[in-house]
Amino acid sequence: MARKQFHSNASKFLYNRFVAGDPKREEEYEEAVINAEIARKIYDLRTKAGLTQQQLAVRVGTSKSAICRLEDADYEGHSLSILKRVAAALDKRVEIRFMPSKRLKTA
Amino acid sequence: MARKQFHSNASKFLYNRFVAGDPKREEEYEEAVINAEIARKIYDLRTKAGLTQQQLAVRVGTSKSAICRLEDADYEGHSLSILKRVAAALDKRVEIRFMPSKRLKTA
DNA sequence: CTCTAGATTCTCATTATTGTGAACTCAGTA
DNA sequence: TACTGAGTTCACAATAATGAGAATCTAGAG
Repeated sequence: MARKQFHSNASKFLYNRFVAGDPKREEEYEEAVINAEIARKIYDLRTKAGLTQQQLAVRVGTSKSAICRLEDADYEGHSLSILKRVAAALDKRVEIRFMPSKRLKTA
Repeated sequence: MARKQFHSNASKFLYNRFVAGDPKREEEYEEAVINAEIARKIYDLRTKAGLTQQQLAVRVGTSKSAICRLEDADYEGHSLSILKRVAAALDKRVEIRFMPSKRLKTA
């Protein structure tokens, strides 16, 4: 039926793809991680709800290609508005937190 | 010096302004709460860092009016991209979580 | 009162995200 | 093989957020 695809593999290669010892790249890496995590969370929530992309699209009020875009780990354009709509469609709510940066302060 | 304004009062009146016993309004209320919380968090992080809106604007790479807009509790247009930029400017990172909805399931 | 820094509000051009349909891949199945 | 459902990718119009400057407001200092 459904394809598994790279949803769980993407994060495996992210670090190699970005950081590779360059401290300046760590910021981009963190952003990429955030994007990949959001994509994975949406995918998890949708599949655990037993919905296809098409079905979730109807609930959210958009198209399946838009849902697919949200679940793309490389997508960088996540907006809060669409995340809130997706969350509401899955009976969830979005929480935003500002956490201490994982990066070491400028030594 | 700085004005205190409604940053801490806003949330006081949000519930009265929205819900008022109407269950259908609760969704809008939750969204408004999220927006207000983001605004307050940015305000708190900025002031605790001892920065003016102008100074934060420079760090973020935008204008002071844009920062002011982010700290407006009524602003509904928060995007993830600007939140990440603000977080990075304050040596923080943004974390997104999908939480169980506070609303009671359809009884 | 005047001056100033900080903050707020407004407008609008620029930029970014969303909505959409179509074409495509893939896996399963008849 | 052909067919189907699910997912992916692309392009582009429609919509929404950002960037910026100017005007305004407020509180405190002088």
